[in-house]
Amino acid sequence: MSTVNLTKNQTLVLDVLTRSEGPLSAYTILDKLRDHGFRAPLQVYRALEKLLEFGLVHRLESLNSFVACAHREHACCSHGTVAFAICESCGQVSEFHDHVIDDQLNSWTRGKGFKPSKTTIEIRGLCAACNI
Amino acid sequence: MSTVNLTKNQTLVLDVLTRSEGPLSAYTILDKLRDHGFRAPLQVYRALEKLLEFGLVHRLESLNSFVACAHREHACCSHGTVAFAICESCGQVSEFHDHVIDDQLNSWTRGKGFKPSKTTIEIRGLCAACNI
DNA sequence: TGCGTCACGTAATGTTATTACATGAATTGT
DNA sequence: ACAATTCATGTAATAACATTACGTGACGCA
Repeated sequence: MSTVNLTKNQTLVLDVLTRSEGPLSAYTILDKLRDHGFRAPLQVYRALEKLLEFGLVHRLESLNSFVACAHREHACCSHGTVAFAICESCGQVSEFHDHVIDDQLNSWTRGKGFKPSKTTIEIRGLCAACNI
Repeated sequence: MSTVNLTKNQTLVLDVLTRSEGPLSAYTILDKLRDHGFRAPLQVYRALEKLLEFGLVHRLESLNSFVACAHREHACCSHGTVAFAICESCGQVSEFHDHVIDDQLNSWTRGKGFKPSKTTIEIRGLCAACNI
């Protein structure tokens, strides 16, 4: 379990994401941090860039938005690809890992000589609660 | 094998994507079609929307861009999720299917009562040719 | 002290996507 | 034949997301 020293801006952005129910766009984060002195998108994007690097935050490509990592305590993020199920009705995001999928993707990339750097798996749909 | 009647604009957009080596952004498509009378982004987005619906085109979420479906002749697109390997050096995109991954995702969603509508799988990295 | 690095601030701009409103062509039911 | 509906289209404006360029001050270190 490595702990990183976050800067002031990184801490602020991570706090906002952690407190949030669902994913937030960079501009939404910006708005929430205006009272703390944030004035430009770049301040958010710079913090996000680092937080992504540290694995404390994930980017949801299909939503152009960001979530705090749900599995920090398990250090899950480091041993495989993270997948997301995103409810299009309530916005809730479930984060999970699947080693079979990891293996399968690895075997495809190995077979092709493809060297993966980042893998995105996102399922859009309706969560159990919304799918009544 | 169902064949769809495409409108003029849809045909133009699909042709541009089919002729292209790699994925194109909506605005790049727009530029390539100015000579054919395209003047606004909406003309492209509307055509893309339909082409996506017909399964003739895929959207790459991590790139905000679009590719013609590579497996039309196999009607692959209809029986499972499509995955993409995207080379960050040369831009080449490989499209593939994997039933084990499909099964694994289906079993996760079934277990959670999540009803999937669209699933995105994108691997960013370096293709064999670029990874020397 | 001089140098490199890094977090930060600000402004401007670039890129991607949508909303709102209007028109004409094709289809359908009567 | 006619009204009603649907659908593809065109145009303008704007919203939403992201980056480039430039400058400053703090810090570690040879």
